[in-house]
Amino acid sequence: MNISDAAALCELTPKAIRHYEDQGLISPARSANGYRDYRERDLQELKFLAHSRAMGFSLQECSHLLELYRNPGRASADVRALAEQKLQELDLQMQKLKDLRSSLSSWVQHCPGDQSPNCPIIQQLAQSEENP
Amino acid sequence: MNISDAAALCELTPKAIRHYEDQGLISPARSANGYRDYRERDLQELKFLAHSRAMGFSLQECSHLLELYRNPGRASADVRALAEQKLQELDLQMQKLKDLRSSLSSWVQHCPGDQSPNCPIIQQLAQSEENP
DNA sequence: CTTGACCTTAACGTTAGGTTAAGGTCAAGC
DNA sequence: GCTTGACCTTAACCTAACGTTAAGGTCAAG
Repeated sequence: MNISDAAALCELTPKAIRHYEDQGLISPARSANGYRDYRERDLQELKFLAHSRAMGFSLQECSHLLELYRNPGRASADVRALAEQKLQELDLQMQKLKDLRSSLSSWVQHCPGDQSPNCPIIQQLAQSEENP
Repeated sequence: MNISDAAALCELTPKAIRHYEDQGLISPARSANGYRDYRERDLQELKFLAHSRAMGFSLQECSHLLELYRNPGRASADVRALAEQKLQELDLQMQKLKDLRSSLSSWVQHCPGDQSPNCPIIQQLAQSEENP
């Protein structure tokens, strides 16, 4: 199967797939004409990668996950460790977003939003925050 | 004031400040020796930029905000519009993170985390999700 | 035999700076 | 006067994960 069809099947782009190959995650066979040829196994791995990326794992982490996926002798503890680390990262990111949203939201609520130049949002951003 | 001191005052790095200048956001005076010379006004603007970046605005958005900051004839409605758009982006990001966290968390809870290869996390990532 | 749709590699663009590298400037100490 | 170290300058390459041209080869259809 050529790259475009593989991409469509796995919900990826051809360029993304080539990128994964450049980074050493996958290496499909080549047809006589030099075209990449994706087999069933490759497709499974590409789907695995697509799902892993969609879950927020970096390519490097995906590489690690793929290694575990390929290894029938893996320990589920290793997979779980990766997942738990990602969970913590997600929690951290969410907390940051929450804090930002909270501040911004309150500023917006105090902004008249009219033609006057007086704006608490601008004032907050300009503030030298002298209080620790 | 030289760039390092300005950076320390505004909680930025010298490189970041030079980058803002490269991007046309600020343009400090130069001393006779060619060193950048930051005045009070520049420092205010740098602080404004630092706070804006910290609130999640992109450099381009910061450029726009800075323009409004500099313009005494601004309409607070323009500022508010930018802030509300950013609020929506934050909400979108938070929702995505929530969804990811939710899935990942449940997978982790069903993973034994031992030496056996049987792992629901791997299985989920490998799944072809045949149900719409 | 041409045309269009595919494939290939190479190389640059994106974001917001960080990190060397090579060289000029300046104040302090000897 | 001279060296030393801490600063400054610009230039250029590095990061992540691809997207986007660009230039050219392949293939099936008409």
